[in-house]
This record gives sequence, structure tokens and C-alpha cells, in this order.
Amino acid sequence: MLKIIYMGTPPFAATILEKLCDELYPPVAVVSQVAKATGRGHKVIPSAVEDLGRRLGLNVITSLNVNASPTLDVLRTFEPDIILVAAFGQILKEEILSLPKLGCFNVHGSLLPKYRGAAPVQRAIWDGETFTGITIQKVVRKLDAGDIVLKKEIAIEPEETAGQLMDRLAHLGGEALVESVRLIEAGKAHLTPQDESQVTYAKKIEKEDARINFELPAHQVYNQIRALQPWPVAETKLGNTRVKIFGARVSPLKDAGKPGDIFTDHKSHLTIQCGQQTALALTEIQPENRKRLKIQEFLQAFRGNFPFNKIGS
RNA sequence: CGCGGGGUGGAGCAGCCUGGUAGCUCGUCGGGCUCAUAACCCGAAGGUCGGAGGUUCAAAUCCUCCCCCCGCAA
Repeated sequence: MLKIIYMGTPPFAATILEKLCDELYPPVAVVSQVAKATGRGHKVIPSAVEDLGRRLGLNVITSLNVNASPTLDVLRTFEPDIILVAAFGQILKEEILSLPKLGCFNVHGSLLPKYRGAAPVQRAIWDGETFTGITIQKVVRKLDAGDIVLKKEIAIEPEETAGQLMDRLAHLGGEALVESVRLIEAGKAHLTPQDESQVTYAKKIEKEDARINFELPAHQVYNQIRALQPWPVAETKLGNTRVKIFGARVSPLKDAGKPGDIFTDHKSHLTIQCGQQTALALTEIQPENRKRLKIQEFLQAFRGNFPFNKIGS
């Protein structure tokens, strides 16, 4: 029986852990980030992986730093054959990488060497890619630069958000990981080096990435809106109110105006002029402190007298 | 005990400060107009104003506690 240590934190990693257990590869230990006081009222909520691990009766370890001796010492006692990592959120140092006989392997949400880094799914959507995938790679000291065990491709739907794609990738990632573990266990894995000339990076998404720039063409804004769900969600300002944009579609332009100009019938649609003669019709938005509203519902509050003719700051 | 906004017919909101007949924009149902319509006109149904106490002649409105939703920050 293969002794596996699994490291992961968010729902993406939990989905993969579930698959692993379903396929009779339950880890001897699960490592996750420590639950922090978070959210409204600073409630302490365990990570998705910690939560699932406990529900499945697995041996769950939470650690602020797996590379530090208290946790490291515990991990050693398991004498793992292999360590599997998915969206864990900590960089593994040499002591860990050399711990398991078969090595450490990672589930990455892109087709490496493209989109190395923290936000491969979001960046792929933002860039308007039409397909992406999962790569199972050996973990090395350089981030996401390890040899590849296998890749699985998937199409990105035209209206798909990062959250939806992430979900699908998690399932694909589970399959890819199980397949890889079988290969590795049987000694049949062929590790392929990455083509360094094709490398691109997927920079971490920051809160500041949320601000929409309507000078850009509508399709780019639209991609941003899809890429930033469920977090941090693309936003702009309407008067003094911050407004998150959840849904929109590129719209044929009827009137010409400056980027940020609003065209509305005060009733059923609200279209914004974007750059390069394009326009974006908002379909679902959320003003701060309110819930998500279809554009018709939002406009209703104004009773046919929507007072703004510009959006953005 | 992190900061803040909100819960009013099926939907979205106003009214609350300065207590005194439940309002607006829609939707629904019925009727009319129209070649026709998600358009227009007429009419109707639908709410113990999140819950529980309290103050008052009188509470959506003022006070107390509780529940739920949301934004920020982390």
C-alpha cells in the first residue's frame, strides 16, 4: 500500500482529495493551512481540505509552515512514499522534497509550461484562451518548473467564469492525479521536461485587479469579469457607489460615446461604451451592501429615471 | 467581541430622523385597444412592514434583545 501524504487547502484541492480516496488511494496524512480568523465577524473556518479530511476520518495536520521542524518531524514519522500537492499555498523546501522515495507531485491548473504561478485559471480566462487543462508535474525548487508526468486538456466555455472552470478542472485534476499515481506506482511514468521557451506566468490575482477600465475593448472587459469570479469580482463606480459586475455581454453599439458613457432605457438594459468602438451590456450587478441583482431589478429602483450617464472613476 | 449597510404584497425600492388610513416601479390575474406585441388604457387580487418584548391613546416609524442577508477589512 502506497503511503501518501496529501497537501492542499481550498475546495479545488478538496475535490481532488475526494477523488483520490474514491480510487482507493487514501493518504496516511493530510496537510492543510491553519484555519484563520476570517470573514465577517472574524469567524474561524477550517479550510475545505481540513474539513473534508476530518469528515473522511483521515489524519489531518494543519501547519503554518510545513518546512519548519515541528511539522516536518511529524511528516517524517509517516515515512511517505510520495507526497501529492494541490493548491496548498506554501512553498515546499528541500527537506520535504527529498522526504518521499518517489518524490513530490503537484496538480497544476494549466497546461505547463504555460501559466506557471498562482492564478493559472483566472489568467487563462482573462487572456481569452479557449482551452486549458491540468498538468501533473514533479515538484522542484523552481515554481511550477518540474518535469511533467501527464497533461489533460479541456475547453473553456465562452461564458464560463473562473469559479466554474476551476470546478471542472478540479474533477479533471482528480482523474489526472489518480492516473499519474498509478503510473508512478507501477514505475511506468515518463517524466518530460518543460519547454522553457514556452513559459508564461500567471501572476497572483490581487484586489486591485478588480477595477474595470472601460477604455479597453468590451471583450477584454468581459473576460476580466469572467476571470474574477468568484473573487474578487470585477468592479467599478457608479457615482459614489462601488458596484460589482457579475454578468455582462458584448453588445452591438448603437450610439457612439466616450468610454464609460452609459446608454439605458431606464428599464431593461444598461449598456456601457467601451474602447475601440465597442460596448458592454451589463446583465447582473451588485451595488455595495446589496445583493446581486439582474439589471432589470436594479433599474426598477429608479422608477424610470436612472440618474447616471457615466460609470467608472 | 474588527468596521459598516440591509430585512416593507411574487421581484426591486420609498416611507423611519420629525409616531397618526401601506406608497412607487414591475410582475400576476381579469377586461379593453391593436393586424400584432414584452407597447398602451381600465380594473382586481396579494402585506400581522424578519421575530419577540417594551414605551404610547396610537408603532413600519422610538427603545431592548434575537434571527437572517450583504459590502469592507483581514
